[in-house]
Amino acid sequence: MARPREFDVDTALERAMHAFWAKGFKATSLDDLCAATGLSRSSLYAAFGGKRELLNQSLRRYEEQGIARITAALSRNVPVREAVAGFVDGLIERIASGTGRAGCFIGNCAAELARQDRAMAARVRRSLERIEAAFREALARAQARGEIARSADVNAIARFLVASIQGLRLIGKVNADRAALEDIKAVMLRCLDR
Amino acid sequence: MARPREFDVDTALERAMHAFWAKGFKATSLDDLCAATGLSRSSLYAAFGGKRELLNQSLRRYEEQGIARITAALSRNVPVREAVAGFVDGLIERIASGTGRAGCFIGNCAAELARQDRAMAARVRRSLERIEAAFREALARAQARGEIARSADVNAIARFLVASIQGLRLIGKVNADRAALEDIKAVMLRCLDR
DNA sequence: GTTGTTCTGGACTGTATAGTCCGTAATGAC
DNA sequence: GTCATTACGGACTATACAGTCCAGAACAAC
Repeated sequence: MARPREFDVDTALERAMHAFWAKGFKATSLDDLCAATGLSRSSLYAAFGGKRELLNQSLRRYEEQGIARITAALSRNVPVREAVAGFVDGLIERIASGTGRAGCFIGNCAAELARQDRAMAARVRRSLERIEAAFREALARAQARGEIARSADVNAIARFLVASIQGLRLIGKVNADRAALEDIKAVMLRCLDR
Repeated sequence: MARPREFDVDTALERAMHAFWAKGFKATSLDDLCAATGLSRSSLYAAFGGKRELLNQSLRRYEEQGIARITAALSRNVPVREAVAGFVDGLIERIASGTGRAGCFIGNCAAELARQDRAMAARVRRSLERIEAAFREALARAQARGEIARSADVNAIARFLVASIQGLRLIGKVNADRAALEDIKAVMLRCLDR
């Protein structure tokens, strides 16, 4: 063929994702993206198409990583309550240490873009539904194991967990106080008590 | 004196607030603000100072209205659980009917600006703390009345409620399905069960 | 009515930004 | 080595935007 790419598309996307995640879509300029990825505009456009497409691909990447992380946390061979607690602990840890201060990329996109952009709203909705499904399945397994009352509505609990985790991460953007976040977690997890 | 203002500063601010609330800070241009308020740039700048100052004043206005609304909902002469349920019902109602689809203005500012702007982060934090305090006080009164176990941590519950309401409203931006929101509410309110 | 003062509309300015384009560089195929 | 092809850097374009400014309008005081 011809001259090969000098950069790795995957690592460039990872870096672009972090830029969007940290600053939001509008606030991240193409110069920011060039700086973050180390690429020139031409390379960026050739590889990804444009700012919006780059956001979409970043979001997809984040979504896959997030689902994987959640699924892993919920697949541990421990009671669900403990598994969910472990996942939330991880979030709190990252908020307190600073790396989680950017919130949830999906939630950020929802807040910034969903109202003006139906496609983005639908995308975020589907994304959250996938997360919800991961929780629902873990809860259903736990219910089958007898960890959760047969009468409990695992669907509702899954929805609740998704919403309150979004809430927790939003709070984490303005308040990294671990005690406050632990308070939220403690009350939140009571939905898993028998 | 001299020529009087042709517009009412208060209604102009109310309209500007709704513009920011619906579209976000960056996405709301000065032309949008002029259109929303019916004012020219000169009048806008003379009355409010600039885009950022206008956002701050809009946020203050929203904050006062929000606190008043929450305080009113929690001051009803009914059990706290019912009072909180009524408040959340109102949120869901507005989301389902469309008027609540813009989410919480405070939460929107947190998501869009807090990360890049320490002053905004502090402002949002204080704002959420005021809401938290309103819940805490209502919960403490209820606890004194014996509606809530003496052992319950009303501070933690208040924090939890603020976080999960933010989560609910964020979800409401992308999913106005009443059943889903009611699910979240139902699990959320269990923290008030005895 | 005259005068001094404040208000208002809209033109204007400077800057930031997304996206385009082209000359040059690097590579593989033969 | 030559050629065709793709990648890269950076200049360039067009536009959108926040904020400024001024000329004229509207009013109060006298």
